[in-house]
Amino acid sequence: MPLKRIADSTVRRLSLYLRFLEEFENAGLTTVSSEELAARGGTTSAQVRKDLSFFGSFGKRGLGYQVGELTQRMRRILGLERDWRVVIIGVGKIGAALAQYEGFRQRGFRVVGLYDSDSAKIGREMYDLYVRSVDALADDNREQPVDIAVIAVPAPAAQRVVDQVVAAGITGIMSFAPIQLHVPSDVTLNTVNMAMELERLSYALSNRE
Amino acid sequence: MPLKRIADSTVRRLSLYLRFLEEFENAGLTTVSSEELAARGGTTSAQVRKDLSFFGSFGKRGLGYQVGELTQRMRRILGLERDWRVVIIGVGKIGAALAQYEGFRQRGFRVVGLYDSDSAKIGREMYDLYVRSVDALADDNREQPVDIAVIAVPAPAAQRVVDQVVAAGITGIMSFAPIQLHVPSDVTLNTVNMAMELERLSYALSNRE
DNA sequence: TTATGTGAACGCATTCACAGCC
DNA sequence: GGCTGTGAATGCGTTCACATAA
Repeated sequence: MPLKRIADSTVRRLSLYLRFLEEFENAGLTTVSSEELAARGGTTSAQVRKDLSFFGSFGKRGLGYQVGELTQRMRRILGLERDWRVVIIGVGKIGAALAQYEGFRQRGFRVVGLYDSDSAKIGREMYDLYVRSVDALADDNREQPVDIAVIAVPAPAAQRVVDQVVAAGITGIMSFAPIQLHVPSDVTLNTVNMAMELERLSYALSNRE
Repeated sequence: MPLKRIADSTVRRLSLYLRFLEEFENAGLTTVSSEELAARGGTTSAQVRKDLSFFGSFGKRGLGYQVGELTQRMRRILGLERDWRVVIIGVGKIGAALAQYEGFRQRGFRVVGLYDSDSAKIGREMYDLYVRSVDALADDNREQPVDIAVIAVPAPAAQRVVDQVVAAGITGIMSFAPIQLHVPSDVTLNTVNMAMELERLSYALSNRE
């Protein structure tokens, strides 16, 4: 849809704007200005307008934006008008927390499968799903294609699991393993590296005056 | 220590380099080149050298870097030579998962307190700690200062809790709440917004050809 | 000869400033 | 008059290319 490639930072902000818009909507507001959106997100009105301008002209000059309409537009842009079929691989502490995470379901990310390689966990029922062997992933995906695999296994196992996910034909991956993963270019990978985030905080705390 | 402000992206990469260096160290290697570090991290050798150059000249021309020495340097730069006293606020699913997270302890982030506002949870023992009321935070911090508060409460409660944390005098915050938080400028805040990361993935998946 | 360290060139995201429209 | 939309200017991180040192 957008003409040129959109910066990562822009997409992140769109996600913020969407949240603010939903709050405005719940508060019953019908109109919002770039200035108001900027104030909430700790950015500038010019930034907001520029971000939106990559996707079209959604506002009215002298007036602002229609909250309902802009909310809808943001949802469409971010690909949130559809449901995403998600499997979680690794049902340890983090995997289990994610499986129950309300934020998933709310945004249309439907957890449709749990996988693990620990035979003690395979077959167990968790949150209305049976934990299955990672080895079953390829067959399962053939029957009912999966959009996103969430990787929540220990670091040493992560690359191996990712290779299995890729081999199974799943092309969207969200990883919580604290390592750098490698995937083919037709697979989209997004990593949340908690260790890195902690160290970033540690750096910031160590270097302020 | 560094002369100019260091870019966020640089600090993130330093964190990656550290992990690779530790792997090289475990593998018994004594020397590493910027080229080798770059290959692992999916970046370029020039990038690696530039990143390091902000902090000093750690290598030998024609030779590369001493693994042991560079590892030590990275640790010092990232502030990982000391221990950090961490409290986790909100012992729901995510908080509980974090409390047990090995990556914390491994890097010197010692969880020294658990807090919640749910009276059903206060007083309960979890992982060798007693869950305490958030209201006790200020007193507790006076007795034994805390470096970092990890916020793992639901979004609607997050800003209120952060205000309490700030009022208690804690100046390092790591938040997992999926909202934009506001803190005074003398408080360092780092947010991991899972909802945003999911939407970023959704965007990427929706817009590939 | 090999690989670092770094000023200079480049490219891209943010900010500015104002024309355009309500 | 008020606020959007957007080229132009700016600032900043990345890449280049080479002088420098082992």
